[in-house]
Formats: sequence, C-alpha cells, structure tokens
Amino acid sequence: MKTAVQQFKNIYQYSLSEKDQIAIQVLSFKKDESILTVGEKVKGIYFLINGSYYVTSPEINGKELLLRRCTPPSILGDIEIFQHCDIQSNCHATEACTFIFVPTELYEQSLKKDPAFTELLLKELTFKLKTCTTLSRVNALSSVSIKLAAYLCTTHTENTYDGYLIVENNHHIANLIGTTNRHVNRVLKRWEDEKIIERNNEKIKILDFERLSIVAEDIRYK
Amino acid sequence: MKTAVQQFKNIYQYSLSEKDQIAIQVLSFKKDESILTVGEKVKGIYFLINGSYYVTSPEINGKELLLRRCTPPSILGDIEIFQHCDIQSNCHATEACTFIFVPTELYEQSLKKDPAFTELLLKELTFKLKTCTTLSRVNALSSVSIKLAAYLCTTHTENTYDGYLIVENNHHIANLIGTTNRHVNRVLKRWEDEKIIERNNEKIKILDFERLSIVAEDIRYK
DNA sequence: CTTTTGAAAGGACAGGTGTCCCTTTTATGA
DNA sequence: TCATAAAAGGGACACCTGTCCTTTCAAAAG
Repeated sequence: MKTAVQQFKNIYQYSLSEKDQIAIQVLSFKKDESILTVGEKVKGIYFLINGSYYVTSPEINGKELLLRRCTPPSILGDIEIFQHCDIQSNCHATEACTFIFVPTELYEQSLKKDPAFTELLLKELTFKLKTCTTLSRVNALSSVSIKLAAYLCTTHTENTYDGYLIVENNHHIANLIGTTNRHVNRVLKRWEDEKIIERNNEKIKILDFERLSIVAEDIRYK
Repeated sequence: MKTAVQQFKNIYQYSLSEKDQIAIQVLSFKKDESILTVGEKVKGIYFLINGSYYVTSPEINGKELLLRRCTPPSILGDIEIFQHCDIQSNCHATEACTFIFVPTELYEQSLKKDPAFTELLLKELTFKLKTCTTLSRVNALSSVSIKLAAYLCTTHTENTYDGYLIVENNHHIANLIGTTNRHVNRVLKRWEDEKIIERNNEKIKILDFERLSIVAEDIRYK
C-alpha cells in the first residue's frame, strides 16, 4: 500500500494526505483480465500506477474499435463521474495492472476542492481528448494501409525485439484500425511482396522502415 | 457586458465575481466568420453564451472533417491551455456568436482555485470526450451512407425551413463527413430513387424521415 | 442579351474493402 | 502421439468509394 502511494506520487506528482490514504484502495488485475465493461456502474476514479491496458469501444454488430493503449499515467472513470453515466468503454489488461482507486465520496468530499488534484484530471482529460480527435480524423480520412502502417510504425518504436515486432494477433490488429482480418492480411502480403516487411509466424520484421513511414504519413497511435 | 455575465451565469451555473468581471472580455463573431484557426496561439478560454459554431479538423490534403456542432454551453481553448499547445481545430461561426473570454492569467491566478469553476471545465471536457469517442467509432466503422443519413437527421432537427433542409453546399457536406462530392451525389440519388428524399436545387426535402433515421442508426452529430 | 464562372449532377472506370469460404499452420489437450 | 481447435493466410466475388470527365443549369459579370 505504501509503495502504491509512493508510485502514485511519482507518476502523478500528487501527494495523497494521510487521511486520503485511508479512504483509497489498491486494485490489481491479472494479465488478460477485464477491468471494466460497457454498461457497468462505476464508483470512483482509477489511476493506473503499473501495467498496461487497452480501451475499446464496441458496436452493436460485435465489432470493437481499439481506442488507445494506456500506460501510466492513465485515468479511468472520469467521464462516468462527471457525466453521471455508465461505463462507456471496455478496458482490458494487456499486462498485470495496479490501480489506485479513489471512491466517488472521497473525491466529492475532499479531493475536488484541491486545485492540484482537479488539474491532474484536467491534464489527463485534455490529453485523451486531443488524441481522440486525431484518431477520429485518421479513422475518417485515411485508408487501411495508412492506418496499418501507422500502427506498425508506432509499435516499432515501442515493442521491437531482435528486429521483430511484437504485435497483437491478426484479429486484434484488424479491430484496432477498424477493418477485417482479411484485409490486414491482404495489405501485409502486398508489403511482403514489395520487400517492405517480412512475416514469420505471428511476427513481423520491418525491412524498409523508411518506406513504411512514408505510407504512414507521420501518423502515430499515441 | 452585464447581460453577457448574466447569460454566462444562467448557462454555466457559475457567478463571476466583481473582480473576475473586470478581467474577462466579451467577444463577438459574425455568421460565417472564423473564430479560431489551427496553429494559432490561444491566450484564454472561450465560453459560448450565444449562437453556434462548428469545429472541424483539417488534413494536409485540404479535406476537413466535421467534429461537432456546438451550442451553449460550449467551451473552446481548454485543450490548448492544459496541453500547452496551439489550436487543434478550426472553429467557424454558423450563426452570430458571443463568447465570454477568460484570459489564461485570470484562470491561473484565481479561477483554477475555485472547485466550482474547474468542475465546469471537467463537465464540458468529459462531454466532449464522450461524443468524440462515439464519433471516432462511427468514422472508423460506418459507411458513408450512414454518416450522411446521420448528418441529414441532425440538420433536420435544427435547420428545417418549410419542409426543406437548409444544408451547406454539396462540397461542404462531403468534406464534413469525410468523403467526396461525387459520392454524396451518388447516395443522394439512390435515396431520391427510393423516395426517401427529394432534391430541389440545393435544397433537400426529407420525405421519409423514418427510413432515413433507420439508416442513420441513431447516430447524431451533436 | 451574351459570356463567363461555378456549382450540381452523374457516367465510366479502377482500386479499396468486406464477406464467404477453404487450406495450411500452430497450439492445446486427451 | 494423435486429435482437435484456433489462428494465419489467401482465393473469389460483390459492393463501396475515389478519380476523372462531361453535361447541364443558374447566377454573376460584362
């Protein structure tokens, strides 16, 4: 608990008072566990201090668009508290996650009066809104190959191992960029033929980052 | 000025102190005037108290995507202040607009310490984020006909005159939903053939709102 | 009135993308 | 080890959408 509070302080630049520390909770989720599901009620604000998770937005038809990948600092439950609504997105742990959980009552009774704390929320919210706007434009105006290239370029700088990209499975990638499995394969095959990438059971090696980057038009997911 | 402050109070449920009132400004824009342009610096927060505008996000290639239409309450400049960045979107008055402008210094020196004021910002930001997420998903997963239907249904409830919709010109509509002139025409012709709408030089009459609404899948640009 | 300009409308064609389906490969468990 | 399931990979086809171009029409300018 003490460690969690310390981590919280390091990440969010905010010291929880002794009194606050009694009211908060530390929540943990295992890898691949669901953190929050659309439609649930939420009773506080979650601050990620460790691990990573995905946020996705589901359609009625079963498709599910990946909105963003989150690492600390990241906040959950903010929309729901201020808009008095149910959970808007699905959140899924991609690694084991630890959160500091601030119950709504604690926020209402004390933290909301602290400008340093509300600024924390404002900073994170404006960040989310900014990236969401970009994503929206990319989604509307860019072709699948641009989005896929952008995805690979983003992953390239974050998740390369021995020259190979560690990517989510095919289906997952397709969802992230709002297309189908089939089409992702189609584009990957074209790039393979053009010697831009190399595929090797579930791993991708970028042979010509330069050209891929040109296709991606400097768009990045983050 | 007094009227503006009163309107502000009614709309945002927040009373500006006498001291604050000296520091703020009232800004007005004519119909069709540009309010803010991408890349500009911004020196405060804008609170819409009258009129309407829309927010678009431009691509390098000249296309410009509709993000949302705004009526009071609506806030501008929030992202830029908290993310310390230039203006992210183009804002264009669709009717004459009046804003209360809060300079950054006033916010930094006094208003940020008032929980009631920061809550105002948090409420509006979470609202924007919520709608932006929906839009992003629509943009990624929906076809042009769905988006066009949603556009017409939104306009229908706001801008009908004598049974005819007052719509932007063809080219404009195409940009707003992220497609081409040609394709808008194609879809409109199909609906005309199906007796869902009627076209009459630059005006559109919705004959079967019910069916159009089904196509739009309850999506609205609002 | 004629000319010019710009928007609307749509034909033709090509490329992008989704759906359906089958084969191959890999992982998992009996 | 073999059987089974799950994911990868890709062929075929139809539909969606963008590009290019032509025609028509209406408004503005001369």
